[in-house]
Amino acid sequence: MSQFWKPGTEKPRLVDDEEGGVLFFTPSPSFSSGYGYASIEKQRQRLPVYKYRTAILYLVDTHATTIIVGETGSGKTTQIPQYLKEAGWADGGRVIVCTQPRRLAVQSVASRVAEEMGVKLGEEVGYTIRFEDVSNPDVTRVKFLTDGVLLREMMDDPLLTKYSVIMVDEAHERSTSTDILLGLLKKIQRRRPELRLIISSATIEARLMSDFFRRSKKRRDHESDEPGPQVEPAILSVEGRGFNVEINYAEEPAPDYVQAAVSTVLLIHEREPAGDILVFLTGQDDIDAAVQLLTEEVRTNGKKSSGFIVLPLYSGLPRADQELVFSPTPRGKRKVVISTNIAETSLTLEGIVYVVDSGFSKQRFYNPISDIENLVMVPISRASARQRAGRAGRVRPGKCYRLYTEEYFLKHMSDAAIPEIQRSNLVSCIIQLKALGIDNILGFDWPASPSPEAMIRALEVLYSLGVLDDDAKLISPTGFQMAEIPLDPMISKMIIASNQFGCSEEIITIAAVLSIQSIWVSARGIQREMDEAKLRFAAAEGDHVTFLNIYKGFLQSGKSSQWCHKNFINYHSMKKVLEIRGQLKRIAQRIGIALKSCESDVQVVRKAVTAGFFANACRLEAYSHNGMYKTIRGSQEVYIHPSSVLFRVNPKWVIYTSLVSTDKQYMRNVSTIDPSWLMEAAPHFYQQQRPHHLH
DNA sequence: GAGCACTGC
Repeated sequence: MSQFWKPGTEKPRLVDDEEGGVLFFTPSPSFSSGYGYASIEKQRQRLPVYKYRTAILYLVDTHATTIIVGETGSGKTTQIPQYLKEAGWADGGRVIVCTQPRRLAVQSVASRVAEEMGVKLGEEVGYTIRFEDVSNPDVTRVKFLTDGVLLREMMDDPLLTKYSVIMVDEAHERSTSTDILLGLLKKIQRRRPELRLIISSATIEARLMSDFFRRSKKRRDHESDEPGPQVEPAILSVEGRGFNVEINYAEEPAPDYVQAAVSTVLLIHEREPAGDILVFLTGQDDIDAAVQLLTEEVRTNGKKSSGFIVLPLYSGLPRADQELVFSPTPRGKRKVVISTNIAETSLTLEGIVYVVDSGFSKQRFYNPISDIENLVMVPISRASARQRAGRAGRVRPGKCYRLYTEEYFLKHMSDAAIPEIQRSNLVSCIIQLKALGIDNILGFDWPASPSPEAMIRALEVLYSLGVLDDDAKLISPTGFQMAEIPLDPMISKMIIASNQFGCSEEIITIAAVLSIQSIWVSARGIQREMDEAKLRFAAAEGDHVTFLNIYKGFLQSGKSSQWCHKNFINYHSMKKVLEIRGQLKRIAQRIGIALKSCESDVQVVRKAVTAGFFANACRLEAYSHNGMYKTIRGSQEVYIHPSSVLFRVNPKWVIYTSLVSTDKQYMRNVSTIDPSWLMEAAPHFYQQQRPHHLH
């Protein structure tokens, strides 16, 4: 069991043995009880960032861009916007804005700042996330947003003129919207010398950020005569408030990391003092397997391992099950949380003292040549490994057990993960840039440039959707309408087309359902019951019309959660469908789409779906006995997914709206079509085809 | 008869 390492026999190593490690500051005891009894002002002064207050204000005043390297618990996110406010950056009706990658962070940071400033949330301090605007343009002076919302705001105000200082927090996470935002902010900066940027990043990305904002396409001496702040970015490091984390490496690579993780948990439980354990694995399968192994251990090994509670954690888990991990650990027990990457950044668990790191995670990769997205298990980066280890040092000194060797960590892991934008389909991102007037996509100054293949593929798709002209310029008004809709352009095209077909009400419902994960409850082992439930709504025309039946049933039940439960439908998903549908309805009206229902004429619904997804039309192979289809344009081999209502029905002509790529390419969400609709919907796309292919 | 890392507008 202990063949991988021997905790206690190895000399402890601290996280800071590596260049740019995460956690190496021990706070004085008075810090650790959170906000305690001290006055708010005293608490603010105790935060590590406080002693840099003057330095930060000076740098922001004199530099166009300031990069803040702030470790966990430095207080940068809540304090810097307040310092800026106190220094007068919000005077004269100007606004200080701070972006976050996640909605929950926006809400919690905004409410903390409002509390510290002693104001009502939504007045002087406010926030905006999708579906929720808690701000007042007349009085809000400090505002928190998701970076996606700020990008959307640029469609109305391309230079973001309201804002005096823009702080981009957690920039090192390199989400697609953060990267696009950084590229655009750099452009805005040239037009607005009075604007100040603060980029908050972990150590690993600070140099990259600085280089990005330094390098200029214009000649530097041209700018040096101009008055204003220094163009050269400033970098300031602020220490955090984590505790020491001792790192233990495996002595040799583990052949089976699930088994190794389980053994390690048992070893910690046996030898180490109280404290909860967090295990990082890759996905639901791994996690369920580990939970089962540990549960069996408790059953067979009785007393020795009885003192722990094993809990899985991943985003697909029902909400109530997820919340179990936040319940306090009973006295004398040890909580073992087996998690995906969700616990790396999105959720913070208190009370974790031991971390077990498998060294792997799942990442999505997009192949622009085949136009297929794949979920792949890959080794994590060193930055990620440090972040995971840091989760053990939040309440007191902790330990991290890495299920890989130190040599592997040092020599084979990359510094940082590949930015999302280099692993993604770019169609949505490029139409957004085009709408903002960025026409030279290949020449856009990205923090990390996507591959030319991916950019060209995205341009081809937009061209085929009829929104780009021969000069690759956005066609007005369709292109701009499409960019207004916050969905994949193929779905947006379907919505715009529904206007002519008189079925916008139905299509907007379908669009809302397609943009959530799944409307069915996620559970294994109840497949039969679920299939039966599905049959109650199944339409011969396919999954899209089935969605309409479900939505109708949900409305007729009075939006009842019991009705959902009875029919194996996820109530939270349906509520989300209602929210998205509401937003899409407002946007549709704004861009001139009449809300109209086709009542029971479902043929026009499928025609509208075809108008957006014509590229995904497939025909059943004539001599296929296993349900093999081929896409008409690319002759790619695809199959109907077993969860589709058309599974085993195998109609001759179908169209799909999403593809999952596992051992085969499975079409998910499939409708039957008449091939003549394809020529109607996209003559330019199918005119090269020989006519007999469409019979 | 199969399978879903994680965000976000």
